[in-house]
Amino acid sequence: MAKVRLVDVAAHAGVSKSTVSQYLSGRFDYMSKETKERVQHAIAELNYVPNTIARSLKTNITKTIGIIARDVTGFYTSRTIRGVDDYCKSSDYNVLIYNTDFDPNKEAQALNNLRQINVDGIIISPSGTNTSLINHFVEQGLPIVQFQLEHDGTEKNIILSDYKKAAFDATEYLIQLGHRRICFVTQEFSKVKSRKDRFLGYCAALKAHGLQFDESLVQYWHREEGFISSPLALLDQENAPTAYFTQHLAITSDLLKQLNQTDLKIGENISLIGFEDLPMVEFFKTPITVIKEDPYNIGMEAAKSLLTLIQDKTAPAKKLVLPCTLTIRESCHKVV
Amino acid sequence: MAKVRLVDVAAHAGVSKSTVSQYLSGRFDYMSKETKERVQHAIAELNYVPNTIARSLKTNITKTIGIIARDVTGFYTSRTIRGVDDYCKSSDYNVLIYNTDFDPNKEAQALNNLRQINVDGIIISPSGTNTSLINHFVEQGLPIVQFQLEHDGTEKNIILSDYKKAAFDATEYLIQLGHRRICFVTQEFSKVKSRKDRFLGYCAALKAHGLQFDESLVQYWHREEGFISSPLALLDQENAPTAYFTQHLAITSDLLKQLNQTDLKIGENISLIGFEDLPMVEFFKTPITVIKEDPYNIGMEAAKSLLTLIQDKTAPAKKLVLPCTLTIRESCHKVV
DNA sequence: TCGATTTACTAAATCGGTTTAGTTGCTTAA
DNA sequence: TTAAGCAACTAAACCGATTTAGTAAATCGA
Repeated sequence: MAKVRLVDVAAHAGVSKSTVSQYLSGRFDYMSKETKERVQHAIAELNYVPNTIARSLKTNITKTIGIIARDVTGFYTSRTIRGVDDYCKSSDYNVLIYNTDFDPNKEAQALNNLRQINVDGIIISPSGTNTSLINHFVEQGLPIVQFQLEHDGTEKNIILSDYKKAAFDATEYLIQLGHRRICFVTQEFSKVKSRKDRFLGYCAALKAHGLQFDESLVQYWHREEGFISSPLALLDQENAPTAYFTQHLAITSDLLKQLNQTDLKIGENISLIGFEDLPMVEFFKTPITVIKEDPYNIGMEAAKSLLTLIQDKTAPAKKLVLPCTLTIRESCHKVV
Repeated sequence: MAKVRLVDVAAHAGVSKSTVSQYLSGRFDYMSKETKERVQHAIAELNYVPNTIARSLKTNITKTIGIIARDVTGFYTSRTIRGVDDYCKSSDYNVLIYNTDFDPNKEAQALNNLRQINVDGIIISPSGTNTSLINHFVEQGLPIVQFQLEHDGTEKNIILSDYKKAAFDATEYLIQLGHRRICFVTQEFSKVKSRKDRFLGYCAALKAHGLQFDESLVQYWHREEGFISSPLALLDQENAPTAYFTQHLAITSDLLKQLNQTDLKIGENISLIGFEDLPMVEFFKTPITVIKEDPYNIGMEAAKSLLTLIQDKTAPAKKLVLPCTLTIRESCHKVV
């Protein structure tokens, strides 16, 4: 049983290819009711399914977008992807995934591949290393929207959480519990606006409550190397911190492991507050208080922005900043 | 700057389209070294990128596969997808994702869409409701490999874990700890071989250790409705179970919630062993002992099978059963 | 030395649609 | 009466590759 093509439908209905094509794209402007029905029947009888590839060749539209992110396996990433996918499927778009593991080479590869196969647009959580490649594609007319990580650069389509406000809220929450020495545990952030914003929020909250910023309370963590120096070492010093504010799920998790090896009791004699929600946190020894983003919604909005951009490539760049919520659980204690 | 096409390369190199095409597909059989270099240069100078769509139209190969699974967001599914994706990317295939949420309609929709856009193959965790559609596609020559859930039916390409053995091991482990009354908490399994196998493993272990099977110790859970009757109710009866063996992460999680509302201490006066690993389990109040599958590897193997099948459509159906591992943590106590 | 191969290439058909520029036969308005 | 207008189509070019069949020149074997 050979595949049924458009010509077959045309022949069966006794009309030309053009007419069938018009029918398929819903252009009934100058089509008699009778012809319309004949085509309709022919399609049904022959069980005709249009060949998407042939269509794409001519129209240069693939109805496919790509999403480039760290790792599907992650709590945040998987939810973003789900949001993107749900929105896309509802608009008849397909989504291709690319995992980068934060590797700039994989990221560049992903970008190039996606362009080569002519996706209609790309959603990306950018590492910051391929900015010029991204800009290049954008200039060439390939719609791209970014999310999660903002890097210094020109105006662009991007969906973010309100990191500054969130960090402010978390810090203020701790201060109101009586904490005066709050350790800010972060990745190197000088070039990443999204991380810097968190730091600024932290500083702003300190200032708003008349607290002095202390450089030594900023501790660094690195994706491959872990903590540059153990944040727990601070506890042995004078003026030890009473709370840790971790800026990333991986950091929270790493610090939790370390804390679990001490006699400290989280939520009793040491506080911990994290960025990003944790899976299964309800079953934790101590459920962790966190700043929750809404990755699903971020995905949804990213997809929405992208599809809008695809429809109208001249639309102005749009930056969307979504609120976070402070979800209080049991990991922060009162200090007197 | 208009897009560079194959003809442009041909003109620039002073050869025919055919020659450039040959060059691209690495068929140098009858090509002079000089011509080869000229084409090479032309491609480099013009920065030529082949149009994948045009190629697909002619070859009917898209270098794209689809994966249909419950929900990217899930622990198991996301890891399987990652495995599939890693393998596919290493062979230059793209992967499209479809979430079904176990909805047979979404599943059918996904299958039809993927076929319409001419993917080279499909990997699916089947609900069991669209068996005939799947078989229909397979008969038409579309390679499909399944995973995770086996349903009764004909021989097919499928990757599974050794559920029977795994359930046997878990049950035996409990028996060796002194448990005699083990509650088996499961979804309805009469039509799902993968679930039935677990039950058979449970029964086999009981028998091997001379224990009587007790119908009342089989408790049911339903994806939408939760527990049909609370498994905890058994504890008030005579001959109460001393351990629960849950057959699914969602069941484990639901039961954990219930147990957390009682005075029972898991791992001290009640035991719990689950199927599927849990994220962040190391931070649990009581880390749960589980049967671990290897979803990443299952994805890898599924992709491997699929690509093999794509290469040679006449290859015989292959069923692969991978071992599970019993990962002992702290949720099972000794009974005396 | 001459027909048969082999080498190195190319012309043209093809994949299955979309789209532009017509064509044809009727109505209308002046 | 006739040019203009319109409804209802269609012919043919086009999208950008792959692939088959074929050609011309060089090489080979006897």
